[in-house]
Amino acid sequence: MSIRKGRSVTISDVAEAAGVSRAAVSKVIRDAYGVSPGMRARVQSAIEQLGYRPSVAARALRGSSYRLGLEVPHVNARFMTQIMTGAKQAVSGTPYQVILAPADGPEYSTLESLADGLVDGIIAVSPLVDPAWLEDLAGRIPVVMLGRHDTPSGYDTVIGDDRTGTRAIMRHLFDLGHRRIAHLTEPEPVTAPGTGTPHAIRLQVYRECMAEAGLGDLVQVARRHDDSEPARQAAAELVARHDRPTAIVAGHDDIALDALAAVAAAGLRDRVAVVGYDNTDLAEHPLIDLTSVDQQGVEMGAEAATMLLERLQGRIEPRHYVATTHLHVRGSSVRPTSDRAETGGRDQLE
Amino acid sequence: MSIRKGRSVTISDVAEAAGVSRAAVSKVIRDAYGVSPGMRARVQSAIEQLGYRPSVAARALRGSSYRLGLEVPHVNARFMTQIMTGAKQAVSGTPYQVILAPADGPEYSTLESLADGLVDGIIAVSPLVDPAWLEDLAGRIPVVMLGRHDTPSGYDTVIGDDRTGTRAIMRHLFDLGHRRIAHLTEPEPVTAPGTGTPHAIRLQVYRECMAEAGLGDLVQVARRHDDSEPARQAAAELVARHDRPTAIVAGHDDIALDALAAVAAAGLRDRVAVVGYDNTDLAEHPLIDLTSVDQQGVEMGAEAATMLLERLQGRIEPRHYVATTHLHVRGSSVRPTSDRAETGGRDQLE
DNA sequence: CGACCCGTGGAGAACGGTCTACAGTGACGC
DNA sequence: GCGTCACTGTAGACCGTTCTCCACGGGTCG
Repeated sequence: MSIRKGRSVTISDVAEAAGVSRAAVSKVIRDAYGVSPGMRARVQSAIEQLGYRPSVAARALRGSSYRLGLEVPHVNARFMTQIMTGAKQAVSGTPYQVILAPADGPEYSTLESLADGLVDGIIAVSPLVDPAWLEDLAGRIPVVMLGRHDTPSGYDTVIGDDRTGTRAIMRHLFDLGHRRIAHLTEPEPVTAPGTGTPHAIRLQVYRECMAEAGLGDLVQVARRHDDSEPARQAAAELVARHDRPTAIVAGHDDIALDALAAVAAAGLRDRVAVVGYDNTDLAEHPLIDLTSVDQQGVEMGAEAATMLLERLQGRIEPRHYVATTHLHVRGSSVRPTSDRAETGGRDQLE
Repeated sequence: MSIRKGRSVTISDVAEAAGVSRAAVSKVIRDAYGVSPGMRARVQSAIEQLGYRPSVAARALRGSSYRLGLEVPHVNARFMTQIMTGAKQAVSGTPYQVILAPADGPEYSTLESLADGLVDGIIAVSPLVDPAWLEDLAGRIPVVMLGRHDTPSGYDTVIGDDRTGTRAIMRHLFDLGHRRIAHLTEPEPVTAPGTGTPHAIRLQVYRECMAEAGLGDLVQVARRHDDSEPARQAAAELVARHDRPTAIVAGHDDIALDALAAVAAAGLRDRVAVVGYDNTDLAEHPLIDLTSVDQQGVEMGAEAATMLLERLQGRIEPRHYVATTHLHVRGSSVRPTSDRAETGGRDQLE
């Protein structure tokens, strides 16, 4: 039923076909007040017949595009899959849709390009952008930020309980008998104290727990060298040290995968424990079998989208949601080898 | 430098501030002909000062949004990461940006909602949508399809060389001595003969190779039960059979991961070979160590985006790009166990 | 000195919707 | 018979750009 090729059918075409005004058609498609059943039927059938679809651009210009934007730092961050899944769930049944904009570089420009009228609201995972800048952005368009531990006034936040999650990991490792526990995390900027990023908190809590256990001098922090490189190299250096840790707490599952790779490559799979964060789908794979903290990524995504929808309905006062965490213990939680004299075989105690 | 909160700064604001007309400002930002250096400078400084950013919606309504849409069937398909990476590379340096729209359900509506004026062009991975419908879509907006082996006239295609890739896998397995080789793939609709999907081709070539090797009666095809469920269950059933295959050719790496999981869960890691397709980043992980066919996903994404840009420049005649394949042999390519006498009732012939 | 041209800037009509204000109509009550 | 009212439908401005003319001014040339 398509009309002249190359030109799409507009609301005027429909109006003409149905013998009514453009405004009338608009009312019908918006399901607005003041439409008689007769007109509705005629318009609907014209719409059907012409295959009319409202232009998002025109709608956006006038008011809303019915699109929500999800900005994530990297295409391949596995955690974002959970967020996206949750967000899509939350908007299903509403006229809204979620589109994804991976930054893979400068986050400011990605966020701005989203805010430039493409979407009605933004969900973003951008730990490092300036709070003041965000408040400004939030003044122009509703914003929900994921993983920011500040309590801003202009936008909403959704975070996991990083303190509790990290403490659960540390307690678990202590219980297994680990003492020499290293932390493998993101590059410096993302983990600097005071930034309030999840990774900064996890690092800080790691330090706290070590100190509380009287292990302050065993603290070892390793980082991904480069923001775009995997953490495999850093992990390899960690396990090659003479004071090799018996356990590695990774900043998140992707890093944990790299740690596992390095550990496995060194033949230390059953001598060095690895723990991740996010409980991504791969963690439960039998070959990976990674202990990890579930911070309800899907719920976080759903909650973020819901908050955004509320803001689009007119809510002004900020909300801050904290997801609960749950530690999933799996095979990567090996016990520490009790001494160094054993020959390279299977030798953890138990 | 932000102006009155809540209202964003428009081209008129800039024009007023610079003491020129809106048209003049438009010329400056589009770098169009007919601007004196003096005016350019004044306008630029006004833009700077006001923090002006052109509205995408208004631009889109008028002509182009400078956004390209990438539609993928599932959020979590690991192959799409490669595509996205390539596409982003290709548009970097141009004024275009790539946004992602995961379908996770009805592809028609996802595609249409992209076509509704949000983007200037579409790259899509939608093996099953009707060719005629696509031609129609392509009449309204430039389209590049990934993984469609048809040769349409209205849109471009980018595919991998599925025949060669699959033959390489089969030869590799035959060379290792495998005879009882099963194929684990997507649900029926995606692999039905004649659909021309990559998975249909891979299945067909699998059958051909088996037949050519005189092993037609050992053909075993297993499928994911449900479109949204992982293939783990199907894989588990496959390895539980009394005529268990010695090698599993998976439709792609995600399925191969499930196959590996089932094989590992059954304690058959070194007795059943698994081969994937796409050579996703996980394949080279030491704990996964999956033999897989690299079909240059990044190049495919880059090529698709480049084609789209060409179309936006005015190209009409269709292009069809075929990416080369390369088999990466890794540890999952175990040899078949040579006898049935081993403990635990392994009893496949030969 | 008038015709012409080129370089520069502006006026105003699109683009495709939404939304406010208002007009027409028939029913109803007094 | 007339004012009121609820209900439908329309006219037209508006959103923020782009783009096609057109006007203006000054230099060149015949």
